[in-house]
Amino acid sequence: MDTLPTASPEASGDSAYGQVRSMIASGELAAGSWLRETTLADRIGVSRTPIREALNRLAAEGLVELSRNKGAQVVSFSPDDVAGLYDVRAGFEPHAVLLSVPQLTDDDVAELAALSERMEAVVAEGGDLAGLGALNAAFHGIFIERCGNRHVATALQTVMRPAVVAHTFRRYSAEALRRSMQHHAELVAAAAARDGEWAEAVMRTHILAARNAAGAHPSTR
Amino acid sequence: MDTLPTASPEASGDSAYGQVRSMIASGELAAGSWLRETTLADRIGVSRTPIREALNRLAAEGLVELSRNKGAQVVSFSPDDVAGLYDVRAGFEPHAVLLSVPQLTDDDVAELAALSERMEAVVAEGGDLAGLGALNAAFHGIFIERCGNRHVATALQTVMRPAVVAHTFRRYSAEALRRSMQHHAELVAAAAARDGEWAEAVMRTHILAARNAAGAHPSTR
DNA sequence: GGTCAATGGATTGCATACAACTACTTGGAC
DNA sequence: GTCCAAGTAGTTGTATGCAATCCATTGACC
Repeated sequence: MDTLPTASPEASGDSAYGQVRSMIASGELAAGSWLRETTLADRIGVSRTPIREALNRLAAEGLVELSRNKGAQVVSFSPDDVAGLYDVRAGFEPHAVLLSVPQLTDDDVAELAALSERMEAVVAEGGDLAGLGALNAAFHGIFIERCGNRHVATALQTVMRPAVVAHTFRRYSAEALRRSMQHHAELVAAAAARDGEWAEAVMRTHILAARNAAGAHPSTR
Repeated sequence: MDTLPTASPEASGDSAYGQVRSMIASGELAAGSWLRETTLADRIGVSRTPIREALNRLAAEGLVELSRNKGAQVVSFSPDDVAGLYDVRAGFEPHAVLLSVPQLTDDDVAELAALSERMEAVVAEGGDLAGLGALNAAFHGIFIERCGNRHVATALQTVMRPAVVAHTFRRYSAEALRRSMQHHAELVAAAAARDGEWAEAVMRTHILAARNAAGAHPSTR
């Protein structure tokens, strides 16, 4: 897993796009820093053309900002930005879960369980927040991808992506982390039972707890 | 206003992107049809490079679908797709309105009023659904742009765009059209009064009525 | 000393050429 | 007549070269 997983198979096909995105997600490219096309091209080992395409995609996804004739820079998120993104997620993602859970296959549930266990293992070993973020994105991505509507899925992915990047490096307390892992386990249980409403409620809880853990209280907005 | 308005100033800067998108929005490029890069390049009068960038952006926005080494085709929307998009809009757009209305300037309100009147004029003259769709997109776009959070705005715009395209060519009954215009007028009134909750309720009504008018009943899903 | 204009460097935007891949057609064998 | 395979046309993916634009530095003028 060299790139941030999205469960969309062609995403990692364009390696330039995937590599630039993983550099952003991992923090290797700091928020606000300028992305020089030639620099990225040299670092990745391709010409400027695929780099430019990657930057365009990332701009459309809200992960970089383009200034005409000036270049691209990694987006930065103010606390208010993060709070707003959590609000949007709190509105959308439970709904997506309600739609997707009844349609999940046994394989999907098994994948969710595996991802949940891997995240717990990472937490138990006590580290690698970047890897945790990637696993978490994959976990949440499954629900969105399976919501039964292709266009809704792509739209929600677009909402999710900046949220995932913004949240990747926030520090959670040990308690908040443990609680988050419990939510994942309960989501797996609800998914296994194909109980959409249960899963919806858990997901809403999960996101609101995360918003709080990220220090983005609703009253601050 | 030669392109579909988005209130994002740089959008119409890249003319190739704007032109391809307006071709899609106007139906000049039919849903499901293949977009050949050389064909588009010749028609617009540029080389393949800006066309490719436009197609990448449009793909990220969910307006075209890319198949590796095979090209791009305009997305098509099944009735279920449309229903899902309306559901998503019903979920988020009222919330965006609630956030944005208290922050609107007098100029914003005046622009909303002007757009509402222009739409009524178009309906009174009895035609040009494509132009109506563009005006409608601009009207709704104002609320989203002013929601107070840049990233939320871009994410929600991405959710909106396919919905707008999918909805542009649906035929509404005269009664549904009239009702929709009344909703717009009431939204302007609520915005002028800076009453976010009122506007939120009107917007929810507006979208659910549109969903019904589009023949996308929630029970069909 | 401060401000404005010109110039140089650097970077992006676009066009073109070539390579890689896909899909179709055509020919032959069974 | 059907199926398979090879060739070929057409399309996309990538690399490179050049023009246009922007930013910073430098110099002159007030």
